[in-house]
Parts: sequence; structure tokens; C-alpha cells
Amino acid sequence: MVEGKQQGRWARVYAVVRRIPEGRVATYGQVAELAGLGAGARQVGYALHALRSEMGVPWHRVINARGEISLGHLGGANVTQRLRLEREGVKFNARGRIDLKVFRWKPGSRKKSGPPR
DNA sequence: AAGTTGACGGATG
DNA sequence: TCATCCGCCAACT
Repeated sequence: MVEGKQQGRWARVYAVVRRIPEGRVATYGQVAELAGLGAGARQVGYALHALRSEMGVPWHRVINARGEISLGHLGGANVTQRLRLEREGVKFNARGRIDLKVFRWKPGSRKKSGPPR
């Protein structure tokens, strides 16, 4: 129950996630670091889990270091995530994994920094 | 108040 | 490449 108050560490996570551009993805660890949580990658996942309502936070652009969706089979949330990413131009390989070398978001590089689209 | 948990990550086998 | 183990740190019970 933290949907209402968004002023803790989680708010920083949301702020970072909101900066992830369309067609790009970031890993939990990356978001954690950008949010100043250091090694709190797990907290990022925890924060997004508590998010429930999106509130303009593109949570679907956050994936694990393997380049895969970490969500369990909850209410098809993982399907939603994949669908949204594909719709944004992010491609999955045969194993359902994303090529981080191509789609990983590089903070700062605001212009197209290589990846398609 | 204390212990457990977890949308993770990295090293190791 | 996949399976295990350990480490991090705040939220939850």
C-alpha cells in the first residue's frame, strides 16, 4: 500500500523510469543506480511491483540483466509488457529475450544512439 | 521489534 | 547457456 504516497525511495525509481525513452529498455540494476539506490536493484522491482497503477510510469521498459521480462505469470502482466515493448519497436529473439547491446537506454544520449527506429 | 521476502545482479560450477 | 549461491536493502508481516 504505497500507491498514494510517492515520496520515498520509490519515487526516485519512478522518476528514472519515466525518463526511459520509447523503444528503449533499462535493467533494474541500471535504474537502481540512476535512482541513487546503488545496489538496490531488488528495490526497483519491489517499487514497480507496488506501482500497480501506472501513473505515467513506463514500467514495461524495465527488464532484468538477462534482457528478459522478469514478471511471473501474473494476470498476463508479462504479456502486456512484451506487447507494449514490441509495439514500441523493441525486438525479442527466439528465446524471448531482448538484445541489450542494442536496446539498452543510454542516459544522456538523447538523440538516436544507434538502435533502430 | 525482528525476521522474512523479493518485478535483481554477478560470480561460480 | 543454464543452474546455484550469495550479497544488497527497503518494505512487509
